[in-house]
Amino acid sequence: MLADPTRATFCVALLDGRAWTASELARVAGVSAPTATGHLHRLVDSGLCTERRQGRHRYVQLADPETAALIESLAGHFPAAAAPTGLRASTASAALARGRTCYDHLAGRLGVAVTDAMTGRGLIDRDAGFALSDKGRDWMTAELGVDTAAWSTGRRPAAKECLDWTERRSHLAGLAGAAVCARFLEAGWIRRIGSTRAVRLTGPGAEALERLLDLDAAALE
Amino acid sequence: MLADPTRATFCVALLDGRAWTASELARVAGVSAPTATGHLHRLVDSGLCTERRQGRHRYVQLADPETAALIESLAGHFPAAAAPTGLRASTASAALARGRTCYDHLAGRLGVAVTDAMTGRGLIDRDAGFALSDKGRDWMTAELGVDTAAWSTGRRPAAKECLDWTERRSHLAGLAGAAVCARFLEAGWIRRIGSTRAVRLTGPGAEALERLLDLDAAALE
DNA sequence: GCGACACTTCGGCGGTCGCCGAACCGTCCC
DNA sequence: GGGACGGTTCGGCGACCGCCGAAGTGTCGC
Repeated sequence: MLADPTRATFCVALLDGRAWTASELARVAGVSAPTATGHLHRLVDSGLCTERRQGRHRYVQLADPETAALIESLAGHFPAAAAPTGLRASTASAALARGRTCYDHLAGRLGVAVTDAMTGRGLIDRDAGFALSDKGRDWMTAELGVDTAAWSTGRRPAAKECLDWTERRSHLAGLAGAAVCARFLEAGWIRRIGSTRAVRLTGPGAEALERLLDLDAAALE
Repeated sequence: MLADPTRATFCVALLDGRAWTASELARVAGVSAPTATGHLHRLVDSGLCTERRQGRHRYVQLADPETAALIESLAGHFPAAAAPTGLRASTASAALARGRTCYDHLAGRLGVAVTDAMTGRGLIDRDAGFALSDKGRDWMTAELGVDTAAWSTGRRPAAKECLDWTERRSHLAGLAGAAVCARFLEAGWIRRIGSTRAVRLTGPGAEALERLLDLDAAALE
């Protein structure tokens, strides 16, 4: 199911967590519309994706964060699939390596750096697994204004480990990861590059990282 | 790569963590020896498996626990692949559902029950992720005689979440999961059924579960 | 040395599946 | 209404790939 190059391309594109139309996906994968239609049917039937009809458009997105995590971990195991060729592609992939969204949280050098800084300050506890500490929970509330009390419901974990396929190291996922990413976007600390999943750190964003996590943004290049 | 039915069968068989010979794998997958050879070459080349030549035998096993976790989570996302047909197959799958090893730790109803019991007693902290608590670390040392101090080295986490594809819930993996499974096998609390990955709880094992975790073995059927 | 055995390589067969062009159906906008 | 456009269905082409049989290589045991 995910072995087909076209479907794999679709899934990687969908990793940004947004809903794509059928023709957008057809274009990035370089296939015709009929081909894309067939693949999307299979992805939806298999439960990997959900669709939403709206007018003459068909919006498709990944079914849930678990599916996104599965695809990221697959990408981590098969780095060959992500090897780009040509100048245009390699600058795009460099941007992705610097910072990007992974479904609904931060990844790339940026995501790993934030995770490391949070670990260093005792916000994430890695000694015996991968958990948000009490201190981390307080930090989320105080510094980011996140209502962590609402997290008790539902079965999605507060903190989750996600293997970064460019850095080959772990970054923060789960509710906390999603909250950090949402807050960063909302505050204008990061901004999407074009309509891709690559993100760029803004000036205020660099200041915020320095202030909140004592993180030197220059080290992120 | 993992989409091929034959290779998928190989991988599921290899999930027990042991090394299999080429002909054993060919037999369980129902293919000829030449076919198996070709598939094994590709699995080894892709880094999913490692091989060890020994005399005229070729022993193959999964490369590492991360790979095993990846395959288990794939199995969790595509339950159709595990649907058995026929009496023989369905009794075998019932045994697997009761209890089995998942690479090097416990899975199935047994694995989930142990994990739940450990969570209930505060040995595993699930509030903010999935981590072994200090209390859990002490318990491993006192009750199982595990030297948790040696865990600080290496990058494999002490506790890790692993999605159980029969129970559709999480069970304990990572160093702690491996230690529990090893200790249970060593003490004769569980025993392998034939040469499969299914395990059976023994009489002393039921007593131990009752004593250590206040877990009623009868509830596991 | 000589069989038995585990595994490998080669060649060729066959089915599956991804792909597209052409034609069709619905929605949007003028 | 009519054109433009997104999406869909159908049919057929072509390539890829998994599969096996036959023959070959190395190892083990008598």
